[in-house]
Amino acid sequence: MSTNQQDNHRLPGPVLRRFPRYLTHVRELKKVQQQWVSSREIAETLGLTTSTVRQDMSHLDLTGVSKRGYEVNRLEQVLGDTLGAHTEHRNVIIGAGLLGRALALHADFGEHGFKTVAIFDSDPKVIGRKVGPLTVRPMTLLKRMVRDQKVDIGVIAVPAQAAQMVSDQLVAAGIRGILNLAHTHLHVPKTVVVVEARILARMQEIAYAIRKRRSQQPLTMPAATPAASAGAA
Amino acid sequence: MSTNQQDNHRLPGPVLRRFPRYLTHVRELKKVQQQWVSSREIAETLGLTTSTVRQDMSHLDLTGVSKRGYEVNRLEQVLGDTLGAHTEHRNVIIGAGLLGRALALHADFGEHGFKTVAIFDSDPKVIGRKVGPLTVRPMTLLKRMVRDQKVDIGVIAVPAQAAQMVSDQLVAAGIRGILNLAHTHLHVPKTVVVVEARILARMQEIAYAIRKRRSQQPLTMPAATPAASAGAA
DNA sequence: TAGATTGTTAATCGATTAACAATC
DNA sequence: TAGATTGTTAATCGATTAACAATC
Repeated sequence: MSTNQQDNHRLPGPVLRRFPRYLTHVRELKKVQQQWVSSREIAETLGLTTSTVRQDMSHLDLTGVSKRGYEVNRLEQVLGDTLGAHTEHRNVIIGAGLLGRALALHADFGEHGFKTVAIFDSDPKVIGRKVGPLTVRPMTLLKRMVRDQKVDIGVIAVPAQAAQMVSDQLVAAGIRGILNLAHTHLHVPKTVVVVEARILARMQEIAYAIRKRRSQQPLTMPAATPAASAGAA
Repeated sequence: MSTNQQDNHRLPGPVLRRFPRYLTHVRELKKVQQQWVSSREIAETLGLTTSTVRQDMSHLDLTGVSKRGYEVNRLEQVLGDTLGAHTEHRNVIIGAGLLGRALALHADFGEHGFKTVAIFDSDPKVIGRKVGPLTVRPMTLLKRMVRDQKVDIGVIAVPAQAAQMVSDQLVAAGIRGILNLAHTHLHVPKTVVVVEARILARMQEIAYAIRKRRSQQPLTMPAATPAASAGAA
């Protein structure tokens, strides 16, 4: 009996957040019919160390083979199991603006086990419109839909000032998880999982990083060799 | 002379990723005309410890006051400075689908120093259409635009299979930072900052968390008190 | 076989939390 | 004043990296 796997201990956050990246890469390898992949190859592709990759793998019900690495098919299987790609997770989207509709039609969601069963809006002008195979519903139907359709996840795609109210309605309807795309922090009971998408925060990270780099621009020429800049006066 | 601030040392990643949350909260306080905020109040709102908040503040050019906390206006100022909210960062969006258009019209961007100066698409049927004040441009104009308009950041809102090609074009055009909303890992020279939005990965985190909770559901009744469940047979 | 690669232990590194003197 | 709160140091915790025997 090995020490690893047995989805019993909760995965460390950093590990869980690397798994989707592994899964993306592994699916690409599968498409190209590659059979085996080594920790070195994964590490190089994703900018990690081989140690990190092997440590992460040790959380999965999987064993690698010396000289070959991990079997691509098996890896896709266990990562997909962990990330719910092989279980249907039913979700609703609140907000039928551009963002809400983009998510409703987002092909990647379907390929990873997420099924959008309804989309809602509070604006009477929008209610009744078609979004792919769905029809925009009024908020009054939210609670019933979540219950009858066994919805797990609510995706909030409304303006920040409406997000907390929508969140409260989702919680009241018995939702288990919320993806928040609004730019605000949500308060929910601790029985409900909330993950914030924080797209603006990602932009702010970039803004910080590029200003940092500009200000640390060495005074030597761009093409300076390490030796040259090390020896600069 | 205090040990903190002087934007010289690069901020630790976890600190930088909490700053946008602080800024959001502080702007809400400002709206409500609150003058001072304590580490305890921030910690409680955002689910952190007071130690973490004070450690984070020590990276900013700011001093708190005993018994009162931090001045809301000053805090908004220094967080905004750090996150580029008071500097104009010019960006282009590649992809005029629902997602690209949603971002182009995203009000929060403008309020945080980000200005979208152009939106591009490769589809002739879409080129020429209006997106708010912008007109969708063909990809052939990308390079010129990035140079002439001094664009810092490119936002990739195209399907996964096109993302690497778009990224290469942005890099060739001299972009400094990229926000990638496509579900794929990008390879760029290390002079360019890439941040991946990974919305699907956030859904997968939720899927993992809710399945974990379901399976760890205690056998006692939902409404069981801590004492009751601790004593359960 | 020789060499590459895994799985795992131990060492290092860094982030969070606790503690507390200083201070308003 | 007494009590609340900061800023900072030290302790703890956890994640990453290094190292290496096992193995194919």
